[in-house]
Amino acid sequence: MEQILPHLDSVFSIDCVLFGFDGKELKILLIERNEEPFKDWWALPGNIVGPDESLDQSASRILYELTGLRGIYMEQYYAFGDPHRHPQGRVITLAYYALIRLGGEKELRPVSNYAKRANWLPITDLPKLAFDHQKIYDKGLEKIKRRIKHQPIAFELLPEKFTLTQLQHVYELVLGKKLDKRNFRKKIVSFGVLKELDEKQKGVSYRAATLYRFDKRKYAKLFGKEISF
Amino acid sequence: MEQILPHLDSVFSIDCVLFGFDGKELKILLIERNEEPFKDWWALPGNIVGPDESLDQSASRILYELTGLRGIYMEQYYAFGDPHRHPQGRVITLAYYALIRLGGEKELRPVSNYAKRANWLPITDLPKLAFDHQKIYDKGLEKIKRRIKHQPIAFELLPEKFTLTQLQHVYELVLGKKLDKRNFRKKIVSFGVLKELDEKQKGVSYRAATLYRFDKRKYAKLFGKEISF
DNA sequence: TTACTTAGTGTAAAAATTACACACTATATT
DNA sequence: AATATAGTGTGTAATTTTTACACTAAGTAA
Repeated sequence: MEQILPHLDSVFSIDCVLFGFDGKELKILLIERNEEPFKDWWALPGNIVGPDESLDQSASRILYELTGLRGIYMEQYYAFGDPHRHPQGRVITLAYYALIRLGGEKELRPVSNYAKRANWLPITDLPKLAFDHQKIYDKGLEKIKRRIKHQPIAFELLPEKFTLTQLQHVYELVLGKKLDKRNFRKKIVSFGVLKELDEKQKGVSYRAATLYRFDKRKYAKLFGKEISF
Repeated sequence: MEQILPHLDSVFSIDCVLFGFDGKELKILLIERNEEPFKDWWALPGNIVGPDESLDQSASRILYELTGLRGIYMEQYYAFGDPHRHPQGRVITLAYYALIRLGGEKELRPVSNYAKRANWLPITDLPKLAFDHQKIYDKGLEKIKRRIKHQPIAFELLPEKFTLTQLQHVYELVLGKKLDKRNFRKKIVSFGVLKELDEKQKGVSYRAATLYRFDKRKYAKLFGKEISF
């Protein structure tokens, strides 16, 4: 393709805020940088958008390269473009978030050499972040707080089968407040997007809870209508 | 500033969906292109982000250059980056919307030579748009529909002093449905962000309605709480 | 068998939403 | 002066939604 458009020395990248839930805490994926600037600092994983990929494709590729994960619900939420956000030149970055269930089983795939390591860190105790990544993270958290109230994204943080208590726990962590158990159940069930299974929770040393599954078909019908917490 | 980052032949632009309200209809500002590609087509006004301006600054500049307007509520809402969205090269564009009161008094400032003319066209009867601008517009409309339910942005479309009927009219146009007059008034007044004035509407050939003003102070207090239609 | 821990359930009060119709006021017309 | 016209402005009852609140049931571990 011939390039006849005006030219700017700008770079366009994508940064990902990957929220993970391990059953107890909300965490985000950070990498420890191996290169200047901000060598040895923690940063959001991100990369440059390739010339022939769409933004969503690029975000998926980046997520895959960083975690080995595919098929994750991801959405762009804000573009950051302060001319001085990167000390070495103009970098406009588009932020995506993803919600991920953290299972003990999955190891993080080794990340390219610009990172020393990658780690899931609890959001309650984050280190100082490189560049303007704190701002990007803050806006991301704000975004999912807003979104979890209106769209069924909480399920992405949970295993396929989950208990209502686990689901409530996710809502409480994201929204940052306690919810009433009975009212929560009443409401979430009334949306009609949960399918009650014949199975029970296993391996707990107390009464086992009923397992549920998110019913995508029912949700598709509901789509457009707003839910609200 | 030294440029030592990797380089991509990509262009980063901003396109604006300017919604205007003239008291009767919702309109958007379109320009008729004077250059290939899509010569003679209608398109959203947009421009390339300058090297030393932030994204918001750039959007404000572009809005100003196209309309002469300043101090307008604008917000970015989505980045469009399909690799083939522009036939001549990779152009990633960030979409902004603005809400503008159209008064008979203001003429559109002449637009740079890439446009033959600019015009406010009613959204109920839009022509085919250049590039992927239909998609950008669609997403913008969707966005303000969602937002007008939760934030007091409708005021931006109205003159400083307005009647409740005018305000209701804006809501009905944006949401695309009729609202009950009594319930609308009950609700909008209950938010407490309107200030009733001692003035009445003038120049109408029927009973004049009371004028109201949007009270920014009261709104600031309310901020964070969601309102809902 | 007992102690422990979480699951699971109902109801009444309060608040919010909805549906609905007519008299009032200002102007224009005759 | 009387009348037509066009939009303003207002209340209530029924329904739905939200909130606050506490105990019994079930399973496990000792």
